[in-house]
Amino acid sequence: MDNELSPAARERLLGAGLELLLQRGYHGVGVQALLDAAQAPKGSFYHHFRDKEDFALQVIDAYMAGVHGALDASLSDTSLPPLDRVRRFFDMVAQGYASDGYLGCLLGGLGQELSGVSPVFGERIDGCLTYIAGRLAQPLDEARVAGQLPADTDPQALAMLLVNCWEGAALRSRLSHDPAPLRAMLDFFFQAATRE
Amino acid sequence: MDNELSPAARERLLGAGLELLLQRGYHGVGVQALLDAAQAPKGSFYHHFRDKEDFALQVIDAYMAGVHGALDASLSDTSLPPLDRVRRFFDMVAQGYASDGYLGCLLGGLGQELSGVSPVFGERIDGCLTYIAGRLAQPLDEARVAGQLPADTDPQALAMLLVNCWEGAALRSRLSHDPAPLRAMLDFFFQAATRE
DNA sequence: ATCCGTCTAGACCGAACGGTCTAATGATGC
DNA sequence: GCATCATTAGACCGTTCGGTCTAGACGGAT
Repeated sequence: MDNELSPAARERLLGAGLELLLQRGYHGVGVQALLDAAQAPKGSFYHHFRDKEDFALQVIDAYMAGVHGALDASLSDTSLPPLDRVRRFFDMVAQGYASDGYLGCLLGGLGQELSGVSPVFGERIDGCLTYIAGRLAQPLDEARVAGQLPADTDPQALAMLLVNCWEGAALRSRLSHDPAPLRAMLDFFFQAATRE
Repeated sequence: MDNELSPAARERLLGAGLELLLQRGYHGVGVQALLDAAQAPKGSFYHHFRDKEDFALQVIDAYMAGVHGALDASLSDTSLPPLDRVRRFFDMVAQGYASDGYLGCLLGGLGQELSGVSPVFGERIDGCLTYIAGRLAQPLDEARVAGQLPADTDPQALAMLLVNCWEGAALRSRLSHDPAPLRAMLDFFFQAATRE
C-alpha cells in the first residue's frame, strides 16, 4: 500500500504545500499549482483533503511534526545546561530557515495572512505557538531552579515572549534574506534574561 | 478641486485599502471589494492607480504617513526622558492597534505575505522598518549618553531589535486578539536594556 | 474470476479574479 | 460658447479560482 520509494500522492501534496505555502502564502497558491508541483491530478487532491482549507491545516500539522522533532532532539540532551538546550532548539530552527532560503516561519506567515479571514487558522496557529512555548518553559524553569535565571522568573511567560520575538525576527530575516535578525534577537534575549 | 467634506475617490480607495488589506491581506481582497467599500467605480481605480500592486504600495505610503505622525508626536516632546519618548511611541501605536480590533501591523502583514512573491514589496517594507528603527535610534543614543543605557550600546542595532520584536508581538496580539504580548514585550525590553 | 473499496485521472462548472475599453460627465481656461 | 482634460461609470474580456463529477485503474480478499 505505502510505497516507501515514491511517496503517495498525499505526501507529495503535503510536501509541495509546505514549500509553496511558505513561499507564496495561502491565497498566493492555487490548487492547480499544488497539483503541478506534486504531479498529482485534481481527483487525488479532493480525495485526500476535504477542501483547500483542510489541506492547509494538514500542512500545518506536517510542519508541527517537524517542530516536535526539533524540540525532542534539542531539549532531550540533558548533558547540556538547560539554557543551552533552548538555544540549541532555535539554532536548529534557524538552520531550517537557511535551507529554505530564509523565508521565515510557516506559522507566522499563515497566521498573519489568515487570522483575519478564518478564526480556525488563527486559533490553530496560536495554539501551536503556545505549545512550543510550553515545551520551552520546562528547561527555562530548570534554569531558574539552577540559579541561571532570576528566581522570580515566570518560565511560561518568558517562553511566550521568546517565541513571539522569534517570530518577529523570522519575519525580518525573511524581508532581508538574512539570518542576522535571528541571531541578534537570541543574543539579546539570553544575555538579558540571565543577567541579574 | 479637492472637496474637503467628501474626500475624492482616490482617498476613499486608500482608506478602504488601509482597512481591508490589514484585515484580509493582499490576495484576500479583490479590486471589486475595494470599489464596493469605497463606493467607487472601476474606472476611478485604474485612473488613479496603475494596477493593484501600485495601489498596495500607495496604501503602504499612507500607512507610513501615519507612522511619521506618531513618530513626530512622540519623539519631539523633549520634556520627557528619551526612553519614555520611545515607549510613548509604541504606546501610541498599540492604541491604534486597539482601535482596529488588534489586527496587528500592516507592514508585518503585507511583508509576510508578499515578500515571497514580489521583491518590490519586501524591499519597500524592509526599508520602512529600517526607517522607523533609525528614528528610534536617536533617542536611544540620547539615553546612552545620559547613562540610562550601557555606554557600549549600539543604538541602531538596539532599535532594529526593538522594532523586529515588536512585529512579532504584534502578530501574536493579532492571533490572540489581545494586547498583552505587546506590553509584555515592551516591559521586558526596557527592563533588560536599562539594567546594567 | 470477481467483487469492492481506494485512489487516479481530468473534463467540466459557475464565480471571481485583475485588467481594458469606450462613453459620458463635469469643471476650467479661453 | 467652446475646447480641453481629468474623472466617473460600468460593460466587457480572458484567465484562474475552488470545487464537483464521472470514469477508469489498481490491489487485495474471497
